[in-house]
Amino acid sequence: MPKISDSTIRRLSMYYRSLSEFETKGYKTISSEHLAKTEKLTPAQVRKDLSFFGSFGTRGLGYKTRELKERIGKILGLDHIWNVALIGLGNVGSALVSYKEFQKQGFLIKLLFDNDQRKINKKHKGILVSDVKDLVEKLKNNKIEIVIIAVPTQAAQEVADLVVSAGVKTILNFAPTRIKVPQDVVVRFVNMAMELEHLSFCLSNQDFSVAT
Amino acid sequence: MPKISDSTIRRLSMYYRSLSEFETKGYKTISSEHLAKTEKLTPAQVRKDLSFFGSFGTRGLGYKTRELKERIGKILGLDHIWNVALIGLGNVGSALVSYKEFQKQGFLIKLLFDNDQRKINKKHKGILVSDVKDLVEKLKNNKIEIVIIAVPTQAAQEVADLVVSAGVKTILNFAPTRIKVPQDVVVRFVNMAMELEHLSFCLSNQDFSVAT
DNA sequence: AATTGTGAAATTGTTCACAGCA
DNA sequence: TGCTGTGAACAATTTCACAATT
Repeated sequence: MPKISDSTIRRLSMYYRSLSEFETKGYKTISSEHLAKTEKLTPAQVRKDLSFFGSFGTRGLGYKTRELKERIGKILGLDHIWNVALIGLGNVGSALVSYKEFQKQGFLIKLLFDNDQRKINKKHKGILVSDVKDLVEKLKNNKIEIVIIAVPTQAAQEVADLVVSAGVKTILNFAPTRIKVPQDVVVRFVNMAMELEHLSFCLSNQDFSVAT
Repeated sequence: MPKISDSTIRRLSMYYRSLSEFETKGYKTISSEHLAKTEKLTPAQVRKDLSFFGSFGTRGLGYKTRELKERIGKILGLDHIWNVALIGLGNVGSALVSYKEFQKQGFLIKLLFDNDQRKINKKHKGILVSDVKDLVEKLKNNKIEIVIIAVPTQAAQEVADLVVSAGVKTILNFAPTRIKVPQDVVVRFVNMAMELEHLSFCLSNQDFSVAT
């Protein structure tokens, strides 16, 4: 039972995307070298990442594109539908509801929540918006497995506490603040400003060489 | 001239945000231990990160909150305004235009581009939308330093090539595909689906312990 | 002949532990 | 005394290099 690093998981996502593209382009097989080149990695890195989960290729021949894609898909849990709820229908939240990639990968946004009476009980992109008051109950009843938090900073911790109390173990947090959760809950944090800051760092410190 | 790692830059952003909060809360000074605790890091990590750029604290006392915030802000290039252009006014693009954190940190979205005639020459959140046809010319004329690409996958590379040809050196890419650019151009890649995949990995592989 | 899978080596990143200073 | 700054120790990650396999 090895410990899988964040970076390996991230790269698996990248491989999955590349392999999907190669599949549509009609490539039947693919080598670690080819896969590595498209993602700017080394072939050894690709093989090492895969080796944590088994051996999926054939020596001398490479990997079957379709098979490897499916194996990685299974590792990433993309072989079935996940029930997702999204909290907060501001700018970011609204954009996420229509974000095509989510549906494509099997992330089904089943519930929407907001605390604005003007939005509650109306449909948003075909999904009824519920009151945050009913959050815990509805998360439980609908067997929600992943929650996306897209509320303002000040509300983030409060909402997170409710989500945790509903038994949800995985949270994607778009609020630009760290939220505190118990050990067994996984939070991924997306902060767009942080990425811009990275770029402005690069512009401001061209004397430092920066890893890419 | 040390080589600064991605993770150090990322943490500097986190310190900056924490320090801003501590400043508003009225903390005059702060120790590496306190700062570390709020970000779930070790005090040594905080001090090491800072040590790459100089020595900002006082032995026995800690750091002056305001001063450290400003020093880190300067390192991250947040001490002045950056001219930003955003290409693609779909769901993600529109959300980003209204994203408050950007303005707050000095990222000024000066230009918007789209290729949809219904959007061109109209105002979007107070900013006139230009035709992508005029991209190169306008990027140059307006001294744009950072470009945010929020166009569909198929258009991403084409747009990126134009951006590069206009001399822009830093790109934030929201299109769910890797774009190829010359060595001297820095691209940061934000893929929301990837973060959800990380969560679904965690749900699917609870036997693997995952780093947080 | 080509390419995987994988221990071992090299590199990078993190933490320790303590000297140095207010 | 308390806390920073940092070289040395340690841990994690990546790359190398080669045996194994088709």
